[in-house]
Amino acid sequence: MEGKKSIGIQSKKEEDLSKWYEEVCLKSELVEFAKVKGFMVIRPRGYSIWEKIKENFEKIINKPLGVKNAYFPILIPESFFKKESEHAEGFTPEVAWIDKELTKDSERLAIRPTSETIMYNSYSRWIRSYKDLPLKINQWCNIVRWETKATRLFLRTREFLWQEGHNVYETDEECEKETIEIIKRYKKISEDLLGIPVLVGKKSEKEKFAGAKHTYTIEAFMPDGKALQCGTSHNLGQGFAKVFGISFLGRDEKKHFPFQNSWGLSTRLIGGVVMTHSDNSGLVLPPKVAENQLVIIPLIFKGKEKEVLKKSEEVFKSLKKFNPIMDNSEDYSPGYKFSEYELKGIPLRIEIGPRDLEKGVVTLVRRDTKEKSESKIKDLQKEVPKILERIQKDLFLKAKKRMEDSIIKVKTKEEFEEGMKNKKLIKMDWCGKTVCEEKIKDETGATTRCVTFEKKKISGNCPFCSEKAIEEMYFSRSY
RNA sequence: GGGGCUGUGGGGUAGCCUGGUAGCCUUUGACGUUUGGGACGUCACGACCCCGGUUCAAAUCCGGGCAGCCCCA
Repeated sequence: MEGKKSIGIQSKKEEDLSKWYEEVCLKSELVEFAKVKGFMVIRPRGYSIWEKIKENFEKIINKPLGVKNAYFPILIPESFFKKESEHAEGFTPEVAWIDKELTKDSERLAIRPTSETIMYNSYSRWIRSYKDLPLKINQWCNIVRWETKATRLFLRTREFLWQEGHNVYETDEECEKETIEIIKRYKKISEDLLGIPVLVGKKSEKEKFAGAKHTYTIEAFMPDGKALQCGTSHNLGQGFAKVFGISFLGRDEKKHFPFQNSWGLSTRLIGGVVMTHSDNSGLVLPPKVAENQLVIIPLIFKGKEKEVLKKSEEVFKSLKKFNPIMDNSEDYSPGYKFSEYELKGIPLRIEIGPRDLEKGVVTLVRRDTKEKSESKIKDLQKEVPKILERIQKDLFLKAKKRMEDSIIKVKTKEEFEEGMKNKKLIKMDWCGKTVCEEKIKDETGATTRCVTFEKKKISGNCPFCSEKAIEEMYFSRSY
């Protein structure tokens, strides 16, 4: 029943999440460790998830908001990088520099930890008048941040893939409105495509992007009680425009500095999907991000194989749009194949054997619940999409319930500490002060996640510093 | 940043203390018998993380590096 140990997942999600997570990532062939610490090889099965995210992103964000894709260089001259002082200070500890002879005749070059500076240098030439605005540009690229903390597949690697959007607007209102619009669309991608429920809200002063006025975030909550920041949208105000000399002639024929935002989400989301949905049999993927939505396994018996194979072929052809895998190889027993495709996270399995054919049906097995059902062959066109939709929905609802059940509101330090011990996602009315935030981190290990957009009545004083509470903040440990 | 643990074919491991033929399970390839939850047989391929030291001899002992994991800050 347990299967062959060395092939399947050996750790248990509920016992050792971290080991289990690594095993799922590696054994489902999404990814492998690269030679250099903190780097990873994203294999085709993993990259296909990223491609689904990209497709969805283009549809949900770029097309409707009129954002164009472009590409800027990976190397940033030190002088660009240092122009905005808060930005430079924030990123300096994790910038990798090209420090070789290559650059001996010129200035040092940074490998991009984010591309504001190099993009805005171009923007300063591209933007002349209000007629050039809004300017909306996105790039898909890799980023290097030299992490000193422990690295983790997808969740924290020194190199990762992301998109970074950089928009420029005439007015503050326009800029702020779209900064929020984008974080809401990130939520949509996370929840509707990936089935990862998130909180949406505003980051604290301390946690905001270096150089931004303020930052909006989507925050997911992992089974071990740690939050995962899944995407951010920063209102940059006019700070970068001023130092990069981005200005435009306004409708009033006067010179103005425009308002900017930048926003990104990364391959970290893949880690979020794996951790959120997968189980002790391996990867579980929401159907919308699965490259192959189903696998057909004919159950081949001596003497009856012709009919089974013929029907399977028919079913295979009729379900082409789900990009099915057909495994009619005779090298493995059905049980082996079942485990194999469970490990790899194929959302739906169709078994076709002599017993089914006698009844004119096939057997359908959901990857997420392993629940079996039968469907008449002629009903498959209707039945398959219905089950896939149900899987998609159930995965999200299950994750959502888990997150909601983890949230507790606390009013005292003791309750806060108790909540941390129980791996809860804590919300608390607090003072909003950075010094207090640092103290809370020191004492409890928790960092601020965000203040959501919902209007809340705030009462009392901050349990940690006794000053007047001004907002309801979420706290937890984080990745 | 501090501390600890680990590294043997693709995966899981034995051997290391006490130096001397690298053993087992699994995977992979071929053939045959099988096939409703990781089938069986036969044959074959495949490994001591790297660099240095000690030694007649190093997977094993010593030093350094690299990589992964865990705990604490």
